[in-house]
Amino acid sequence: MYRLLVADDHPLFREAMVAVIARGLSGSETLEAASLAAALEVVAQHDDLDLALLDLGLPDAEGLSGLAQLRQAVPWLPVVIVSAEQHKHTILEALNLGAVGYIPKSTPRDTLLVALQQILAGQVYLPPDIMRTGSPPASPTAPLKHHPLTSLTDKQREVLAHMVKGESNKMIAYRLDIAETTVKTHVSAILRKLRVSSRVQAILLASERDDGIR
DNA sequence: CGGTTGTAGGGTCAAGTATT
DNA sequence: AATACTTGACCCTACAACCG
Repeated sequence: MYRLLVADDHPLFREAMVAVIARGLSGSETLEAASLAAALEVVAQHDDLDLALLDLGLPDAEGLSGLAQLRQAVPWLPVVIVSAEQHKHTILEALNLGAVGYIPKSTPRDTLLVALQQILAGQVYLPPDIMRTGSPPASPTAPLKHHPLTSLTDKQREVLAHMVKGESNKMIAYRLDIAETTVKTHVSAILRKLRVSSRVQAILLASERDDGIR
C-alpha cells in the first residue's frame, strides 16, 4: 500500500509511530532511521517511498537543516515534520523548506492517522490548534497598519477569511457566488501581497493577525 | 486541484480643455 | 476664476486557457 520512513532518534517514539501506522494504514511498510545520515541512506536505497516523517531533534541535524538536506537529496519525496516544538515561525520555516505538513508529538493517535491519510492523499496537514493560537508573531508590537494584510482589498480579505477556514477554491467560489477561476486570481494576488509562496503560508500569516481579515 | 498569465469590463482620479 | 466635460492612466474584479 504505502511505504513510509520514520526518522527519529528515540526508539520508543519510533516504535510507537510504526505501531500506529501499522494499525491505521494496514498493508503499509514502515522503514526506520535513528539519525539523519541513516535516513539519507534509506531514501537513497528506496526510490519508492511515499512519505518521510522527520523528527527535528535528530542528533546529526541542527533544527531544520535535516529537512533541508533531505529535501535536497530527494526533492520528490514528501516530508512531514514530527516535532515537540510548536512555534509558528518554525512551522512556517519548515513549510518554506518544502515540508508538506507539521505534526506535533502531542497529537492523539487517531488525529495522527487522519493527518497521515490527508498527507498521503496529497494534501497539507497543519494542527488546527496551532493555527488558532500558536506563538506570538515575530513583531508583536508592529502596528496593524503596517501589516501586509492591510494592503488587501475587501474582496481579497473575504477570500482569505474563507481560506483560513480551510475551504478549497471551489468551496470559496460557491460561498461567494463567483467563478472558481476568480477565486484563484484573488489567491494569487493575496500570495503576492503577503509575500508568501503557498496558501498554507498565507493562512498561517492570516491566523497570526486574525483581526486583520475581519 | 492549486497556481500563473493574459485579456476585458468597469470604477476612480488627476490633468487638460472648453465653456460660462 | 469657476464649472463642466473629456481623456488617459491605474486599479480591481472576473474570466478563460494553460501548466505542473
